[in-house]
Amino acid sequence: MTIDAPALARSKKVTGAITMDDIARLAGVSKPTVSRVLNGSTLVSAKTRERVLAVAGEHGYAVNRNAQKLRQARTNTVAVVLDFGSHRHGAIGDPFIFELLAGVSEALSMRDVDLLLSPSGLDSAAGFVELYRSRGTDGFIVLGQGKRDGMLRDLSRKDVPLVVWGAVHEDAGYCAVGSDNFAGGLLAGERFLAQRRTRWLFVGNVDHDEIRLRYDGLRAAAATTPEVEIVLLPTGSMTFAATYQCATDHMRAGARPDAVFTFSDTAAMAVISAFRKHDHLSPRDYSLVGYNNIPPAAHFNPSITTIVQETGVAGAILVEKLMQKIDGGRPKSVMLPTTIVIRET
Amino acid sequence: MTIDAPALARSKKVTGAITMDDIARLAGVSKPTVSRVLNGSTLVSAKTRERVLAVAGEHGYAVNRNAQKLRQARTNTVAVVLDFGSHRHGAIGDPFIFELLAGVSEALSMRDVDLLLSPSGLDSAAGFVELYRSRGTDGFIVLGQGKRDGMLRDLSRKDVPLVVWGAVHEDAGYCAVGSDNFAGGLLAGERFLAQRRTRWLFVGNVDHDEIRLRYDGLRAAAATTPEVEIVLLPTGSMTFAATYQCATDHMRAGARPDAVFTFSDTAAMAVISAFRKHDHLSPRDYSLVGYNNIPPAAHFNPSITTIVQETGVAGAILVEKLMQKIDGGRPKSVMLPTTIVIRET
DNA sequence: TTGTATGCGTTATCAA
DNA sequence: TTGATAACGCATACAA
Repeated sequence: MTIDAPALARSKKVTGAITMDDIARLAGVSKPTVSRVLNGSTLVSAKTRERVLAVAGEHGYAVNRNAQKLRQARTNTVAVVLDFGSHRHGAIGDPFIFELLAGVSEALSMRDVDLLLSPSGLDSAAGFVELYRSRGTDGFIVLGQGKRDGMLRDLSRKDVPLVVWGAVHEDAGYCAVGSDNFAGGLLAGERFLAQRRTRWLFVGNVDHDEIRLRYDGLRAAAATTPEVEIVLLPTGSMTFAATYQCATDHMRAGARPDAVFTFSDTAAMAVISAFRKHDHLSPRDYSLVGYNNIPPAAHFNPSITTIVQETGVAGAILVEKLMQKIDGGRPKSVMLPTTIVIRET
Repeated sequence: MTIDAPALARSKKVTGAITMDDIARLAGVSKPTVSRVLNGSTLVSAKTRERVLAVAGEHGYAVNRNAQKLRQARTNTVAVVLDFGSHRHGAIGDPFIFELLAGVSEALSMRDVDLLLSPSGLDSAAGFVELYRSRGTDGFIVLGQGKRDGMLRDLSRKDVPLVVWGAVHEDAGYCAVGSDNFAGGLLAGERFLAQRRTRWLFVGNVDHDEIRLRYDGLRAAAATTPEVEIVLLPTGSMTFAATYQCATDHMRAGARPDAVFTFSDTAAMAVISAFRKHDHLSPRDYSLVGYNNIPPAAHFNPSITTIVQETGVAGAILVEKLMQKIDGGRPKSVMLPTTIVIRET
């Protein structure tokens, strides 16, 4: 069979895009055969495959992914939800969440799944459902539940595949992957106890579940020793500036804690700087424990004692769990270990 | 016309998903009418609209985006390419690039355009072309050209809508948005000159176009004064650890620069820490200028003099330019101003 | 091993 | 203002 070039010219197509039909015609085979070749089916002869691939390559043909997604059950797309709002304009506290994102991105890439980043309209459960029903995504990875626990619980009841990085609750209904935040708080508390500190300060917004758990851990440690008292200092936002302001106000109010536990290393830096202005120095006057162990923490002056989360594998685990969920499984939540790195503070 | 419930039951559909057909039947109108209502067409009566919306809402109907994309010219999706590789495992130097990403995400959200993050297969120009031809995206935003200038030039010749954050070359062929890196280098150099420093050190990998321009700017400033000499210290990677190691090695080799310009604030922190171990202190023994003005830079000890890039609007501009490109325009490259913030170092 | 026929869920065109 | 009909580009069931 010869190549029927005129037929190609006669095509009624409006858009100039090359389709599978064109390739089929040019290679002298049928459309399904081209499809088979491109999908690596074994039910095709070597020479046919070669010819098709040659023609496709020559013409720079690329399968239309939208037609594919329309036809198939899976979209091979996962939506990753990030609270960008709290990360704009110098608001990026720690690069921590982005390490997580990088891990997720890499894990999805390996499976050739597309990553839809923070699509619009996801402020309510309805938005999630709509995106899912419209077949824009096979499921969701939410990075940091923050204050969204209620909404996420709603969502999990609606059969929307969902995995969350954050606090792990037994009864949440959705699969969560996260550090053992409670243990992290406990570790900080134990450090303070070992140093015989009694006037503890917790810096962080306990509306966020993960942070509340750290606070709970800290209190659990405090509970073992009667003379310890804990003051809670919530920061309006998680920005460096807001934390610095809060810490400054706290100093001005006359507070002089001898132990401080902050929700992040960046927050720790803010506190150290603010306190220094009031000649309240670490480690001389107070112990301090941060969170996340970001690289500069080790080299800040003073170097910062901090809690380490296992983020290296987190992305891969999140993706793995979501895929299980999408495949109809019921993946269990996972709690990753936390450790403490003792430094000058 | 009454609602024909049995007809719905008789439907041959395989997937349980509700389609526009179903809504049309249930609302007693035709499919195109439903489409019109959902797309806000004015060619539909108020009561019809209401009825359709009621039925659609009641059944939680969501338009299939893949069918939509298949039918329409635009996919309303933009791929954002990030060099995640250099941002894994504590490798995230500055959160800088993520501020950019946040800005882009926000700008795309406002236009209801989806953000496809770092899809796989984009290591070569062919990968970009393939994703574009397969109608997976309407265009690309590349965040940081790094060493990819050549590939990007290739790409721009193939009619792939593309906008890049990075160095702005007059002859690049692609639209670039970026800070005036040369001016940034110049500012650092002027600072050193004002302080009468003569043994300058540039820390950074000049294989990256943006960083090379800063180096060029620094050299331009140096050229005005004969006694100034510049040493180039390339860091293997952009991680904190790699920079720290390089700086340490440099000290061990006996170097004692009296002015240092680093490619990022995080790198500045690494250098300060490494130099301190050798009792080489800033500002006592050397001036230092960083880059990006990340929040902790102001509170590091010593506080870091740094170059500020205008990232606030960058995301919006990148998106705006890409949209112009997609619409067939020829957007011009933009160079954003850089300024210097003088602090202790 | 290959081809024919059909359907996936929309939107666009045209006619009514 | 609405409806019938035809694409959009692909993958699958089934037949050959």
